Amino acid sequence: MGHHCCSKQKVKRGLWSPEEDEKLIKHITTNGHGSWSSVPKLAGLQRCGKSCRLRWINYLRPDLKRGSFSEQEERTIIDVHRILGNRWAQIAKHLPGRTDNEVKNFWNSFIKKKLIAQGIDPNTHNLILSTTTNNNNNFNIINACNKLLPQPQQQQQTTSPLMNIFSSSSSSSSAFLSSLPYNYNIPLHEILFSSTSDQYQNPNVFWSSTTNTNTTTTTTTQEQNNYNIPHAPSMESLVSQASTVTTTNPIIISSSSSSPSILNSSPCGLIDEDFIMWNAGSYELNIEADQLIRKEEIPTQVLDPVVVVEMNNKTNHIHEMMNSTTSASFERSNNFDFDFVESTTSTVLPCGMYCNNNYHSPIDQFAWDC
DNA sequence: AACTTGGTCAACCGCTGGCAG
DNA sequence: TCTGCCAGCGGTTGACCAAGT
Repeated sequence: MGHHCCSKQKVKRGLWSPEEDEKLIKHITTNGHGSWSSVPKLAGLQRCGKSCRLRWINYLRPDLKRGSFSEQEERTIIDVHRILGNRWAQIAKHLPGRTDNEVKNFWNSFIKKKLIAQGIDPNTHNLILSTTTNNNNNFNIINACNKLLPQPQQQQQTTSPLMNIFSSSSSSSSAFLSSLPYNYNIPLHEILFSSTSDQYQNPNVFWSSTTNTNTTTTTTTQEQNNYNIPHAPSMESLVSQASTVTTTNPIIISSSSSSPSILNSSPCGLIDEDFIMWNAGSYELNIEADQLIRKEEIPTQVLDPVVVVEMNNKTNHIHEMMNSTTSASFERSNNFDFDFVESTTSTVLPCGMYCNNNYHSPIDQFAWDC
């Protein structure tokens, strides 16, 4: 059965012979392809136009880069896939000389398995957690905090990258952080906190020192990016340090007594003994950017929403949500074990760039523009 | 040596959207 | 508005090959 475009023709299928390749190359280089449906006849091939097009685009095109993917290309694929999902053609546009088919095959045969082996869900880029852990509170809290977060649009949800943040007060977190399965490789050059000690603000997120115990539940309203906290830690000095950090890992900042070295080796987020801030701050995406997008389209800042959970004063509220989360299920790729420390004021939360209906960061815009 | 299994990747299939008539 | 053609896309298939038994 041939394609509808050539069902009346006697077409050959299967692998192309060198002679067929030669005919196609000769025809296209001298005449261009014009209408693909007319190519087989003009080139003297017993193929359908669609097959000719595919052969040219995926194999014969002179600007194709052959050979295995470099680490740089691999990172680019992961980064762009995190944003765009399985839009192979769009991903391939960021890899000169690579085709969508090639990228897709590489993803399915290599990257996908690699991510799974590292405990990362290749579809969501989330870390995969286990039901076998003995710390069910973490899962409940994750679920509880997921409920706090603005829910993304369905289409965006599959591509929203999630990272985890961990308690900086956990003695195991440094070890964990240094064993993060792969570099996110979106260096966070700048964390912008134009703030006073009790008020932090960026264009997308505003939170003040006004106490409002209900704010963690306002995620479905237009004001879902506004989160109030009862007090703010003094973090200016740490933020100042962070602004000078260049790392291939996302950045964690703690106002607690954690070693400054954690700044260089941790996932994104801002954590305090009393606060867990979800992907707090904003940062500039300017490394690898020419791999991701055209330079003139590089957003000057990539801003993310913030979720703040004050664990002391809102413990009851969190616990309510935890208790209401009864049907959580987690899948597990189990060669990446987590060792979290129980604490009443520090815990594990999902974290990451996140899209929602009312919030559009530059990188979201980039994703949609692609 | 023969067979099985699993991975890779070129090619195919079916669908969608744009466009012209 | 409808229809048909076409390019392009993502998912899937199957040929081929290498490693294992």
